[in-house]
Amino acid sequence: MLERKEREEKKTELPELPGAVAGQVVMRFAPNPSGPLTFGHARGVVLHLAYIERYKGKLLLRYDDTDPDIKPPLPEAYAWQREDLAWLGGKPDEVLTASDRVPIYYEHAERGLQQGALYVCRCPPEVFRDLKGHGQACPHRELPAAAQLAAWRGMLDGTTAPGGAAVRVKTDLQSKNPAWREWVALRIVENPHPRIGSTYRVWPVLDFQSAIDDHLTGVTHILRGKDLADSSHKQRYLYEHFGWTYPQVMHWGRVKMHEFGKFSKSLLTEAIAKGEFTGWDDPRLPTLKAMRRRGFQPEAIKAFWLSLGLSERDVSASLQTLEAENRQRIDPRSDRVFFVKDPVRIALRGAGFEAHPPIHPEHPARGARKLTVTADGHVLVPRSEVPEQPQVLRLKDGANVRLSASGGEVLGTAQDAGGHAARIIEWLPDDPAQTVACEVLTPEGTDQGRAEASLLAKHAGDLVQCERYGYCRIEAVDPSARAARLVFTHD
RNA sequence: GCUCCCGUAGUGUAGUCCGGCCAAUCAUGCAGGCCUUUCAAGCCUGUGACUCGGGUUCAAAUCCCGGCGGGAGCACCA
Repeated sequence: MLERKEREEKKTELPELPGAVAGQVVMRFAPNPSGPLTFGHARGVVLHLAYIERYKGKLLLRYDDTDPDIKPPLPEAYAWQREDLAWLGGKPDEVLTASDRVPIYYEHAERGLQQGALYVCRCPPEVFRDLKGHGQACPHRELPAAAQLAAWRGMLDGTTAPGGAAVRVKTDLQSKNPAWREWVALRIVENPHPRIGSTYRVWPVLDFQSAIDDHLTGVTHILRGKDLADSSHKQRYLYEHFGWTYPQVMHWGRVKMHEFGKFSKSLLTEAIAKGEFTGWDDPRLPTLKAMRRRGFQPEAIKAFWLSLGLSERDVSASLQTLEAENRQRIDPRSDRVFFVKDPVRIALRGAGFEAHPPIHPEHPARGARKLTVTADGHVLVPRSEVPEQPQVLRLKDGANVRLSASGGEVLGTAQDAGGHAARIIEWLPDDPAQTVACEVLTPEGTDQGRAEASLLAKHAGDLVQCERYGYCRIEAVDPSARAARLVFTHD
């Protein structure tokens, strides 16, 4: 009873890390630098940061870039990923790059071959697969150390062709899960590594490299996706061979965002190269670069992932939840502004009027904007709001008008007309002095229109709410051209 | 097919380890109301769930067995 009470008092979103001792936790965030970090990566980052903070632990950033062939790293991505990590508040205590540590992996490979933990397998893949399926050893498995080391040298010096040999880890051939049996530790890859070129022709696979680095850097807890769950089982064999203790591991389940389609890194790289996207920060992409550009706040992303917690359950989440978190955080600092998308010019008969919309309805002290329409003047309204038959509408904060595509008539200022009788629409005076050209990049395309001249006082990076349209981040303002470019955040 | 993991409202999530305080938490969504010269904000109300079947027990979301459903892995990828 008492125990339960204590637990409730210190209740947090995330489960405790098993065996974690404050001040002695070491974790690593280990992406493959094949592109910038994505929203999905952010889950790992956020969870690591939360635990590091809770246990006053140490965080390593480790680039697991040991595949120059199928998932080659992108040289620029190393810096991008650091920036993305920093944006989320991550300050790694140490940064490691696997491709700089190849000699270390070689040493361990040799030690393993020497002690009979590893062996050089020269079976063709199909043959080996068959043997493995039947739980049988390959002919090279029990060869003496001298033969193993000779074969290993053949891999290193170019005698053996790519695919001709691979170093395998001795596991339990009878292991009930075939996936864990006799896995490959190092193989020959002749493609030059995008970062360090052709220095090496033998590369460790992730499970080998990562296992060794985790041990050498004293990692105590590993957090990773469920897709890597088998890695833990495989790597344990290696740890046993070397007499090491395996870190604690926790996994998170698969996440599918309703709104995001299938984005694989390799497909994206290709699509960007072909110009289907403007770049890695194209607002349509689920990269942190793109989200940052759109005005998503790191705190919102953290809150989102923290709310999903660390669970192995597979979930299908909605971006709406993230947007709600973000809205809460950006609304107070988003000054209001009128943006008329796809404007139609309408002549108004009748008296002129002035509007004084507040800069922020919840913060009257910030003041108001001012829009003026002269008698028998013209206004711009969004094409989509223009009724076919004349209809009474309220130009927000301005005046009630009876309006259709052919023209309108001022019925009186909005101040005169109380209640909710008329539908409210956004608008602008048709006056170059009071407006600017404005384009908004959205995930669906680019919206063209005009916006209030008050935008000219803003700067790149500022957030605004285009009333009745949505929140946007200002990307560029050009006072001399009287133009602005925004990126749509969300509504 | 084999192996492993996971099933609480529309979507997430707390509770499950240590059965009773759970006719089940919170958020989001949706609906309604209030406020309001935007609403996407704020305030209020409502909505809606323990995958199924057995078993153990005085008592099961919680423990056991089985079914069903979902996911992942089974690469000389990460």
